[in-house]
Amino acid sequence: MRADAQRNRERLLAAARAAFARAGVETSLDDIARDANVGSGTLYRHFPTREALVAAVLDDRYEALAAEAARLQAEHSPGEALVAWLKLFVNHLMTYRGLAASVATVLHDETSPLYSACHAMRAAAYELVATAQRGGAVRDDIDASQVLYLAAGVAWAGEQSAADRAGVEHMLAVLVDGLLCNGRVPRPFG
Amino acid sequence: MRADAQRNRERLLAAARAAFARAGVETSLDDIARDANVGSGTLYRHFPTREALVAAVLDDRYEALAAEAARLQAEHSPGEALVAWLKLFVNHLMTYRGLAASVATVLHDETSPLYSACHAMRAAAYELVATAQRGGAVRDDIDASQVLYLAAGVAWAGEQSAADRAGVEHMLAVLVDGLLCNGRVPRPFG
DNA sequence: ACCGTATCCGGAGACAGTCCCCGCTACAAT
DNA sequence: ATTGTAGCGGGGACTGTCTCCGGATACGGT
Repeated sequence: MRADAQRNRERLLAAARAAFARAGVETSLDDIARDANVGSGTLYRHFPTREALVAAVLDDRYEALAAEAARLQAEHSPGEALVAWLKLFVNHLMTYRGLAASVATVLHDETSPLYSACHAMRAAAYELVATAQRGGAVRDDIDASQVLYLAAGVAWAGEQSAADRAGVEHMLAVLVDGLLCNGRVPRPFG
Repeated sequence: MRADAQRNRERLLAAARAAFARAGVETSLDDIARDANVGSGTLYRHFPTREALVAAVLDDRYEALAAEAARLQAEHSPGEALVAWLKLFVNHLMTYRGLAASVATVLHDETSPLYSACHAMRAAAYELVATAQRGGAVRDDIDASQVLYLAAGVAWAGEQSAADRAGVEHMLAVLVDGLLCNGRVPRPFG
């Protein structure tokens, strides 16, 4: 990669990081290009879609989440591991405003280039859920992907209600309480 | 109101209903105006914002939800009433794609003209939650407004994952399980 | 040090959406 | 029929996305 291309890429990432932190992931991309002192064409060449830029900014977070899943699974009981990981996941979704929606889209859109980028994380999460279900810690009448969507929904709800980190974790606690069996049989719903 | 104004208003509502059902509440407003054989200026005069149009289309649903809350409260136990109402609420949010986000915004934006439109519903829902909490059916470490946001989050998650009605109700069942005490003390979260 | 070329840059502009503005139309009251 | 005016409509300003291509530039070979 040519040196100027590398430099531009980094300036774009820095500008994007600042803009996302200030105004969420829906900020104007042209603004980001301007902030980076770069033409908008350059931005779109490096990052063809907004999703691609978001992914590049978050970069290693997805593998980190996958790694954390493995670590938690090794060091804790199935239930505790899942709960701890969901907390990490939801906190990640709170990094920037609008990120929950962004991630939720990517989770199922197989045509998205990010679909594979977060594949490892998704697989790790499914494994966490499956293990917890086999161990009887988590109700088994729910799909692993639904658990991820529900967690994203909690992050989204926190965003909408302008809740802080503690508020969102508290909402997550409610969801988690619905997921865990805790020695009771999940309440049927009619 | 002049006869042509009334006619235009109804044509706009019909076009909006069709467009929302087809493509969600984020459809182009100019398209709706075109479908109604009306200038876009006319649309914006009748409905200054997209939210206003959405509200007009949904019209009586909010009072209906408030009324249902009262009826359920009178005829069922506090816990059952809340659960049944949440199901109605979430189903309402599934009427059109994007509606959950729209409603979540209005729930807290006091400057929105719809804030008061759904005030009765909000008040009824809060009452439902408060009663269930006083009766010990629902954990009391959570705010009534958070319950609404969480329910909206479930509807949103269903939308994102392209779940059908049954799938969303199932997700709601998990949340409800976390909300209800069912003779156990809610699990602390650390 | 120089040069040729593959690579990359930048911004103009097409396109889509929102929303305002203002001259004109047609309704309804007399 | 006339007239005052509520209401219409669509042109256009503005914002944002994304593409295209002429021109600039850095790199590798000499």
